[in-house]
Amino acid sequence: MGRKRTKSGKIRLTEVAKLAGVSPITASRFFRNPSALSLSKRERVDSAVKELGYVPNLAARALASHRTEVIGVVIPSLTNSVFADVLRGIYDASEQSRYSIQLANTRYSILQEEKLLRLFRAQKPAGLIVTGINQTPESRNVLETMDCPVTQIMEIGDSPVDMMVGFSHYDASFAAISHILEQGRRRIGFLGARMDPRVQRRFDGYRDAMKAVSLFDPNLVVTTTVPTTVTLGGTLFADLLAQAPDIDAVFCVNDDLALGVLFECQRRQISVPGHMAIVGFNDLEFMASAVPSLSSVRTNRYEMGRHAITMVIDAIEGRRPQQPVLDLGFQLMIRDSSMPPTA
Amino acid sequence: MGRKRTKSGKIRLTEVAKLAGVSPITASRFFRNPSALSLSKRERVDSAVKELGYVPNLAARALASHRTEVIGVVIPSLTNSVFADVLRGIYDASEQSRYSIQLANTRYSILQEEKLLRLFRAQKPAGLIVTGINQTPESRNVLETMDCPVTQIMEIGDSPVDMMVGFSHYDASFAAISHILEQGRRRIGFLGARMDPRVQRRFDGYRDAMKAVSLFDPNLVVTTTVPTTVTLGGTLFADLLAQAPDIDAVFCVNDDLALGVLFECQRRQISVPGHMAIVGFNDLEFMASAVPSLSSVRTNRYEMGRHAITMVIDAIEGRRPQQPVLDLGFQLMIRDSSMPPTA
DNA sequence: ACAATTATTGACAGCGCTACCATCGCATTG
DNA sequence: CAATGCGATGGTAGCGCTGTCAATAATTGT
Repeated sequence: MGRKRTKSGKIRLTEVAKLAGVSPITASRFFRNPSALSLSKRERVDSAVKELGYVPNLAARALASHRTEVIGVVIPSLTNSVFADVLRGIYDASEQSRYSIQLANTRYSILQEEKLLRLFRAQKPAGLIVTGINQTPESRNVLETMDCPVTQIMEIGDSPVDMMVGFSHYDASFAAISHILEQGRRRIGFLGARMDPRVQRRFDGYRDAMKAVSLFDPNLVVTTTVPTTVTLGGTLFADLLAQAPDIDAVFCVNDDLALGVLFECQRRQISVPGHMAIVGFNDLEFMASAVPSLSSVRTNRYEMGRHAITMVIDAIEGRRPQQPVLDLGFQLMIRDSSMPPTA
Repeated sequence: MGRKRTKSGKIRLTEVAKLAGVSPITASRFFRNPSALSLSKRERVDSAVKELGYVPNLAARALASHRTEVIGVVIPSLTNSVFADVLRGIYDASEQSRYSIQLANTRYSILQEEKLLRLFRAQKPAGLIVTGINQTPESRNVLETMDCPVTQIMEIGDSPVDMMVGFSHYDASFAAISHILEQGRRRIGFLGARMDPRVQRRFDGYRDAMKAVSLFDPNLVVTTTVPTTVTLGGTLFADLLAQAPDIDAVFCVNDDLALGVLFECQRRQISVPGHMAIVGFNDLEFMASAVPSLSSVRTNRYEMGRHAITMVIDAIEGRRPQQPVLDLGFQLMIRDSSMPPTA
């Protein structure tokens, strides 16, 4: 054929342009802003691209344009299925776009987060999604000098770095406790693990809801910084029973703990909800299926991911949202485990 | 000061070299192969880098070197906690290295997988990890022309594209059924969802184990291509009971189904293990905690991730493993749910 | 002591693409 | 009809780094 190629056999934009009978820059525009080309050239370039099987060199593009098409996502855990759902939303919505996702995992370490944010800044991402609103001053500073749209997810607060999508953990927790109180329970225990900032706010909601009716008692609270497991739910519940044997309900900061509590109740033959109400948080799929079905606070994680990535992409492309903070709310899923006690 | 900078204020390697009093190429080597520098130059460059806060431009490096330091990871699901564990192993082991991870999610679609693999090939990753051994011929071809180390994970088979780390789903399943048979059960049901290739092999193990003792009966099998949930476990179990009311055990292709079966037994007041044995697969954390505790097949997911990424990185850096296929095996976790039946 | 070998270092020439600005043609306007 | 504006296109000049290979310095063996 005699078609020009580099030694490696790779086809460059120049070859495409030559075949299409246009200048390289026009071929380049074909990819970045096709509407700027006349219809005839667009078609010519298109068929040349297809004929040669041309694939753009992303590194060259990034070097020349000082931009990338990578959106960074910083989350604290890969194992926590809460983030799996958020990620699913992010990946689903990003697939139709030209952007690719670069995941980074802080493992709940704020130092690790600082390090990863600095790394991202060096890579000049097109956008960034970070978890939570409790960055260190240093991390906050990196985010503010990031020179790209940033969305904080999982919760909402007053001073967004840029954009935010989440819900109020405090309100959700407060609402859950109010519901339990309405069922006539008085001694509502609190079980917390990991105790990251969002879990802390769930505790605050619990505490204030209890204080509002003068029922708060430190003996009702058992927390640990250890990561959550179902087994841990049982252990913490046993601790709680030991320090407050008269409890008639337990609010767990997540559903794994709640399931662990249910199993421990079964083991001890404590009737649920007859003698003990259980309410979890997140509304994982199994909650509805348990016997008895377990009440929980549904959080819109998939939607959170979708909205976050959509907001970032829109902002990258100049379509800034009219309001930077999006509250996705929550729903109380009231099931058998929080029905009123039997006399 | 008069120190040279580009318009954007960014510091380039040239500036570092100038400050250190060496040539740019020497400064470049400082990052890629520090041991090639004399101690004095190494120290001079090091302090220059620190003083200027230099950050390498990865795009320029990729363009000039025709390589990247990205390792692609292709998995079929983000929600499935099995992959969350594998990913945790991958991320943990990659953090000490210079390589970063690029995740891609096929959602169990082989077409999506083809597309993603082609995309990866265009990006010239340093290495690749893909799930399973059932690629389409087209995908297989892309993998073979990938020009970088490739590790297939989750299962093992005869013809690796390059390297493999996993275990035999067939053997694991066969062993689980043998165990149930040893407890004196005869009518062992099979519950399967999603039915991806690995689940299919678990079925094969079940079928052959049952056939080996002439107990196979198609009525004992209920499967669906729907994705797994706990709730689905209950539903499938109900179907199974309807078509084979005399079953005395259920083998579930994963733990979520097994939990759903347990809940359904509780709902129907079928005693476990008195009248029904339950065995799951994967040994998720909650299995040990359930009441009764649920037997399962432990798979070494975290280790699989660690080994896979380590093998890839080693291969990138020229340290090829002596044997390309690594079998991580499995462990039968025998718990209360598969104790012998009560008379 | 001198050639041979090895460890260090540097000069040069791009990698493949896009930013910037200039140009050209054509339609619109006074 | 010239002046003006605008959409479409192209030329030039790098982006910041590293591969290649040559040059120099240090070390060794005989």
